[in-house]
Amino acid sequence: MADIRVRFAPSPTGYLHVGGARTALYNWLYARHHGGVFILRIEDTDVDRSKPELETAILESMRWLGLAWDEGPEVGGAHGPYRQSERQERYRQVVAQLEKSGAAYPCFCTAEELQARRAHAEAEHRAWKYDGACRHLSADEIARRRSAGQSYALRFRVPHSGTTAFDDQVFGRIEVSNADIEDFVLARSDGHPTYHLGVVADDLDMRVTDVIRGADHLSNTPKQILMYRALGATVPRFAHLPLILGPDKQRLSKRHGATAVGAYRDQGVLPEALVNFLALLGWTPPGGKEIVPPEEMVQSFELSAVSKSNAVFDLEKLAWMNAEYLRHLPRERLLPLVEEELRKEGFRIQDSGFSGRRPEAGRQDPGFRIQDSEGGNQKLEIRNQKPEVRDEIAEVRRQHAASPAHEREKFERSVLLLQTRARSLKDFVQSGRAFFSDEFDYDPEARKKFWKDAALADYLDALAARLEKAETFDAAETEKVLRGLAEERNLKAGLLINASRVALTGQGVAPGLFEVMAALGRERVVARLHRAAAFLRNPSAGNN
RNA sequence: GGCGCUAUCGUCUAGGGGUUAGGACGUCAGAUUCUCAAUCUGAAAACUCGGGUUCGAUUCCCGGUAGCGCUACCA
Repeated sequence: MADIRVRFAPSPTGYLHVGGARTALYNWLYARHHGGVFILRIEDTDVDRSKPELETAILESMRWLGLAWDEGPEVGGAHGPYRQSERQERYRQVVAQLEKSGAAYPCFCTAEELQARRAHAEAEHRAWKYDGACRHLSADEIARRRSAGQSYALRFRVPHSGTTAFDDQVFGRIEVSNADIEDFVLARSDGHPTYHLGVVADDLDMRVTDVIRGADHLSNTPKQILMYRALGATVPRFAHLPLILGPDKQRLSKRHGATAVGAYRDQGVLPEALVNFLALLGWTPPGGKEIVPPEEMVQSFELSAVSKSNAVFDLEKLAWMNAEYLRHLPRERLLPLVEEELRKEGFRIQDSGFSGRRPEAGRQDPGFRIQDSEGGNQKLEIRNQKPEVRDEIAEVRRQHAASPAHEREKFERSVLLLQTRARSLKDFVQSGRAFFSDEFDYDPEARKKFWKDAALADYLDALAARLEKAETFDAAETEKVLRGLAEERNLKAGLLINASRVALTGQGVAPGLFEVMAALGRERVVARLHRAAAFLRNPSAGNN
């Protein structure tokens, strides 16, 4: 299949929702698999509901998911414009062509009239379909009404007999008799095209070879095929995708909670996890693997392997998949993500208040590096500077070496520690709060469970004292110290371990205690143990 | 109502005329342990119903039922 061209055509009447995202993904996979072109088109024919901000948000979500388009807004292409609102002239031409050939005719029925007739039919339990009132108006009559200024819509003249069929790449052969298709509207009385006109004209102009979209369009397809034929055009291949449902098996909607792609990003979901999860909603890769990297998806994606039945969006499985991706995320990618998360939550990463030896704000980086003409970084030579400047630079360097570098290291170790049990990026700032700030509360549940022993305050002080003097401060050494103390006092090590965990992290649940200690550093550990001891002696003095 | 589509564990699904109906998430139990994850082991859990075709149907056909979609001058 050479020269495959597919498109994803969202309408900017809402955010990109997960169903749309899956449709976009399948289009993208199909295009990439076949070395074809992936087009993004904005279907903003509904002028009342379409909003430019929403278009921006959709584009943003697409980029976040990693679904780059080859033609469309912002990247252009040879078959644009890619916004329906900018293609009005083209639709007028198509309508004119259809009207001229007799495939379309003006309908002067007003919305109210149609409404009334429909209601009447329903009241009598008759199936309603546009009754063709204007289907056979004479040319004279049409001219008369037009010159009288009567507004009209344009309808497609659907044949009364015969059937329209097509071979869907997912659903197989679909056949409907034309008698069941009504004379649908192509152009509204205000001249704006309807969806049917827009898609067909655009898909034609954009040379779309494969229309891949939600199964909610399955019933619309025969109408569109009729239009292609009336236009004398080649009918593209169609592939319809089963719908995504909520837990109640109803079509997924806002009622079910988060449906927007952006909402999942805000909840700390990784794009690769969402993509992988969405891909599996209706498609099974060969071998039934669950975790499938994008390259592999592209390689093995086949429309014929797409399921025909609707799928429930299972948040639990998404959460699992997100955790899976999060745990295996390379640190270069994880660290910036966590930093961003912390920033969003108002943490100041370099300034967690421990060493107090960080450079003052205004002096942080007085030309420590300069940009060379190639754009790379180049260190300033100290010896060529005037003495005052030289001293200042030297001082800043010293501080950078002493404190920020150290803090940075602690930060990285903490992130990596937390990574092993994170389920979402939010976990780093929520349950992991104590790793990035001194301001954290003792979880009431954890206190109840692990701070029961009356003598704990003394134990924690004793532990702090010993840790302060410990030879080194790595996991092995701190463990030795703690277990030694436990043995001397005839305590179970678990008692001290669990109590210390609450003291150091505020949580009853956290990574292994000795790794936590190493990541936090001696100073913080000692301070927090003492602080917890003080709190235990006098809880009313305040939490913290 | 009319038209169309769909139907395997709670969920996502594999499979296909003869299978102990497979996997994954979730659930439960155990191992591990310093809490919780992770990990490992194990368990419970499904072919919508009725007819046909057939030596044999979960699989193929027909019908019922249920669900979903379309039925707009929405997309």
